[in-house]
Amino acid sequence: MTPPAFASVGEQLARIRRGAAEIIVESELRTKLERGGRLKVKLGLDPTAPDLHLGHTVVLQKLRDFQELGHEIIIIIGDFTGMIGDPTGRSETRKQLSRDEIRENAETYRAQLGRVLDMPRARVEFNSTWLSPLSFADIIRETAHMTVAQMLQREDFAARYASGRPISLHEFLYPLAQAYDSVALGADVELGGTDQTFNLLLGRDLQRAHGQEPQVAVTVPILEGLDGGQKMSKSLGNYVGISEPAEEIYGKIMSISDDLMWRYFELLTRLPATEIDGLKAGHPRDAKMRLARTLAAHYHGAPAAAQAEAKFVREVQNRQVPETIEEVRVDPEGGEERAGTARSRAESRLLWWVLKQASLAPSASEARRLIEQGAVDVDGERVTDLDHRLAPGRDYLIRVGKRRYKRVLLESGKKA
RNA sequence: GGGGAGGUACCCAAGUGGCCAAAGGGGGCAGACUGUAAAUCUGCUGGCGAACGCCUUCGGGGGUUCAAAUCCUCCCCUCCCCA
Repeated sequence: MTPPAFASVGEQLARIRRGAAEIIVESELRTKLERGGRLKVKLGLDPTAPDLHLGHTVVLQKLRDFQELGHEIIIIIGDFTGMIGDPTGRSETRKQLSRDEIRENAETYRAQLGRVLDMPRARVEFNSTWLSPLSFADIIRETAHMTVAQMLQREDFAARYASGRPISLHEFLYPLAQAYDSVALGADVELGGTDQTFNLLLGRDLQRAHGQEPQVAVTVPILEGLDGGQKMSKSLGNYVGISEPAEEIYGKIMSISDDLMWRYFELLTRLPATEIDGLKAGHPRDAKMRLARTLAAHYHGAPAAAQAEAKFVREVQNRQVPETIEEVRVDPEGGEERAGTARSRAESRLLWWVLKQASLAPSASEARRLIEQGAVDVDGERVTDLDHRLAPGRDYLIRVGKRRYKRVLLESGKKA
C-alpha cells in the first residue's frame, strides 16, 4: 500500500495539534517533518487490560491522525513491562502473564484497535523482544543514565514519597523500560496521555544518552470517566468499552453530566467546532443524544446506533417495558432448608426471597432493603410490604430500581 | 543495627475492655426532583427466612477475661528519624 503523499508541514502540524495537550518540543517536530520522511510514531499499550474503552481512543485517534498523514505507526505491546505494572499510585505488583495470555490479549487488541486504526498498515511489536535479552549488567548500565532526583520529579512518585507511602524500587524501572523501547525503535514521536508525560520525557533523555535524536512527546488529555471526576478506567467502573453493544454505549453516554458531554464532544468526536456551537444553543438533551448516536455509530455503524436510540427513547424516555426481558425460573423449594418453615413454602413465597433467588438482589438483606425503599415493582405495582408473597405456578414481571427488569417464573413446586 | 509511628469494613478515617456490626467522610444502592441528566435533598449501605437473636468482620496465629478492634505474646507488612 502506497502511503499518501505528505501534506505540507503546516497542515500536518495543525492536524497533530488538534486535540493534543502538549507537544514537546514543537519546533523539533517541525524539523523532523521538514525532512520529509516517514516518522516512527510509537504508542505503548499495557497488555494486562486488553479491553479498550473510550479513554484509550483519545490517544488512538491521535495515532490515527499520524497514520493518515502517512507516518509509520508502531504499537508496542508492553508484554515485558506489563510484569512491572506502571505505577499509577496504586502500589500493586502485577503478576506475570503467560505466553498464551499475552498472545490472546494481543489478538484482542488487534481486533479492537482495528476499530480506530488501519491495522494492516500498523506495525505491532512486543517489547519483550528487546527487553528480555538484556542482562543485569545491561540494565545497570541503563539505570546509570537516570537519577533518583529525576525519578522524584514524576508527580505520583513525589506525592507518594512526600506522604510516606511506599515506592518499590522496581517501579523506577518501568519508565526506564518504556524509555528503552524508544531507544530500541529509534522513535521519532511517542504518544501518550498527559499522565505519561514523565515517561515520554525520560525516553528523550535516554535516547540522548544513546546518541539518538530525542523523540517528540505528543500528549493528549486524559478523558474523564462517566462520573465526570476521575479518569476513565476499567477498575473504577466509569468507562465505556468500545466493544460494548451499541445500546450500552448509547445509554451510558446519556447518563453523563452536561459539562462532561462537551468534553466528550471535544475529545471523542471530530465534529467541526461550528457544529458543536450549534448544539450548545439547543436543548442539552438533544445534544447528548447526538453525542450518544455519534459514538455508537462510530463503533457499531449507523443502523445499530439508530436502533439503540429508538430503544432508548422507547424504554427510557417513554418508560415502556423493554421488549426483551430476561426470564428466570425460581424453584419455590429452593434455598436452604430450615426447620419448621417448610410448610408455607409450596403455597407462596416471600417476595424478598424470590428477589434473591432470581439474582435481582445479592442477598436477602439487600432484597429487603430494596423493598423497603420502594425500589421494587411487581407487575407494575410498587410493593413496599416486606411480607408480600407470590403464589407459585405463574410468572411475574419484576422491576428493581429504574431499569432492571426480569420475568420471574415461580414454579409450582409440585415436582414428583 | 538503634529509636519512633502505624496496619479498622469497598476507600479514607474515628474508636484503646462491655453502651461496637464498629462514629464521620467518600463511594455505591434506592427514593424524590428531572432530560435515565448533572447538582440537590432523603434513606439505606456485613450475612442469616423479620423485630428479639445468632454468625462472620478491625494485618495473621496463640493467650488473658464472664466479655477483646481495644490487654498480653509471637509473627507478617508499611512509613519516619538516626547509624
